[in-house]
Formats: sequence, C-alpha cells, structure tokens
Amino acid sequence: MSNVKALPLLEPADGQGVAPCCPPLTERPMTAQEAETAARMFKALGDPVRLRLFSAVASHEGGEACVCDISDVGVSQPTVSHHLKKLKEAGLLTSERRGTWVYYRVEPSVLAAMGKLLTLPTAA
Amino acid sequence: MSNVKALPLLEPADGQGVAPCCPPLTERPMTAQEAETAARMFKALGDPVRLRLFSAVASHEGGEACVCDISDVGVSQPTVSHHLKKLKEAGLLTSERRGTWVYYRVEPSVLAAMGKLLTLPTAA
DNA sequence: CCCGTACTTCGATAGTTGTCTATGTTGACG
DNA sequence: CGTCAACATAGACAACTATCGAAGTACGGG
Repeated sequence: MSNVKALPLLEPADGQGVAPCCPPLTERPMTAQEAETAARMFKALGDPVRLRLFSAVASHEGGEACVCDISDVGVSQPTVSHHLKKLKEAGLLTSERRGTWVYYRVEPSVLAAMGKLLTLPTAA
Repeated sequence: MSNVKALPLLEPADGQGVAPCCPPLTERPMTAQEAETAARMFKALGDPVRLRLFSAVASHEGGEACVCDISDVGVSQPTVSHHLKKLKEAGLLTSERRGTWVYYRVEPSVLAAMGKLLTLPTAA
C-alpha cells in the first residue's frame, strides 16, 4: 500500500552533481560559482507551470507521479514534457519508466538544500 | 552605531502585496494563482547576479547595504541597478535613500515564506 | 504484426530577459 | 550656481525560453 514514509531524506546525491551546494544566503556573500549553481535551481522553480508540476509531484501519493497524473496544468502535453525535463536537469526531479508510464519523483536532498539557503539568521 | 538587532522579523508586509502566499510545495498541488505568485519570487533569485546581490545585502552588516557596497559582481552599474529593481519588484528587497546613497535591505518575511514553501514533510 | 496509448523530441515562433552605452536625476559641497 | 558622485532610466540588441503542432519512440495488447 503506501510506502510513503520510506523516502530517503538526505542522500549524498552524487549521481549528477546536485550536491549540498551552499551556505545560507544571509551568512556571507555568495561566490560567483555558488550563485551559478543555486540560481539554476531557483530558476527551475521560477516558472508557474513548473512550480505547479513540481508541487503536483511532491504532493502526490507516494512522492511520485506519472506524467498523466499531473498534466492538467493548462498547457499542451509536449510543453509539460519540456518542463519536466527542465526540472530534471536542475536536479529537482528524477524519472523512471515503468511499463507504459514514466514516473517522476522529487529529490528531497535538493529541496532541503534550497530550504537551507533561505534560512534566516537565528537572531541570537 | 550598529542597530543590527532591530530587524522586524515577521511583519504582515501589507505594503505592496508580498503576503505569506503559500503552503509548502509538498502539501498539496499549488493552484495556478499560488504558483504565479511564488514563481515570481523564485524567478527573482533565478539569476546568478541577482543571487549574489541579494546575498551581499542579506549578509551585510546591519542587514542593509548601499549599492556602492555590493556593485562588485562583474557587471556594469546600470545592470546592477536593473537587478536591484527586479529584486525590489519581487518584494525581496526594500530601498531607502539617505543622502547621496541608496540603501537596500532584505524583507525577512518574504524570505521566511519562501523557506516554508520548500519545507519537507515532517516524516512523522 | 499492427495498433493504440504514453511520453519525448523536433522545428518554428513570439515573447522575455540580461546586458550594454548614453543620458537623466538627485543630493552634497564649494 | 556649478560641479562631482551615486544611482536610476531609456533605448537597443543578442540570447534565451515558453509554447505549439507534428513527428518520433517505447511499450502493451490483441
């Protein structure tokens, strides 16, 4: 049934080059290289359609969804495919074919890394 | 001389239309409208130069910086100005003129809102 | 073996964006 | 009032991107 809770929460993610990436934005000025890396991730979420697709996958039962589950965002199916590819290239999603369908799932470590980037100083 | 600790941490931010905006991406599929709003903020951070500028302001002493403090990012001065304007339009920065200089500071509530968006399920 | 479904890739196109130079504005200081 | 410094705006242009329809690929079923 629902193997929902079995998500790997903070894998090293050495597959492509996602990596932990960066310290919080507020800690010190980012270097050009850090900015390049981080901007790529933010940019991927900087489109409304992609955000909806990403959110649809992230919130879907089991942490994954096939394209057919989420293509109802008001654009054509090739466009959906295009955006999913972008999200994949940014390291935010992974995909896997199972029979006729292709399933997308979120990369939790990257999501966590982005969250840390936006961390406010602890106001100590 | 350092009024550093007086940052307003979570103001309602009813000034322009920044607002709390959205539930975590993983909670439920975003609506088109939510996505539109949130994407605008992510998009603003989706450029390396803007990220560096934002990080420079955010990490600067006192939580604010004049343009002259942060213009060393490898692009011309008008371009810096252009990017700061974008960040301001996205609600991520505010600006204030004091004498000859214009000071930019981060909007903590918006940063916090974006951080919440990227929150992972509590794995309970 | 053929067909239908699910998805991706291909080209084309309109719109957006990052960058620059040139010019404008605003304030401080003689 | 004139000038300089800090910053913003305007206009132009190359590069990128979101979108579509059409064609391609992969898989399962009859």
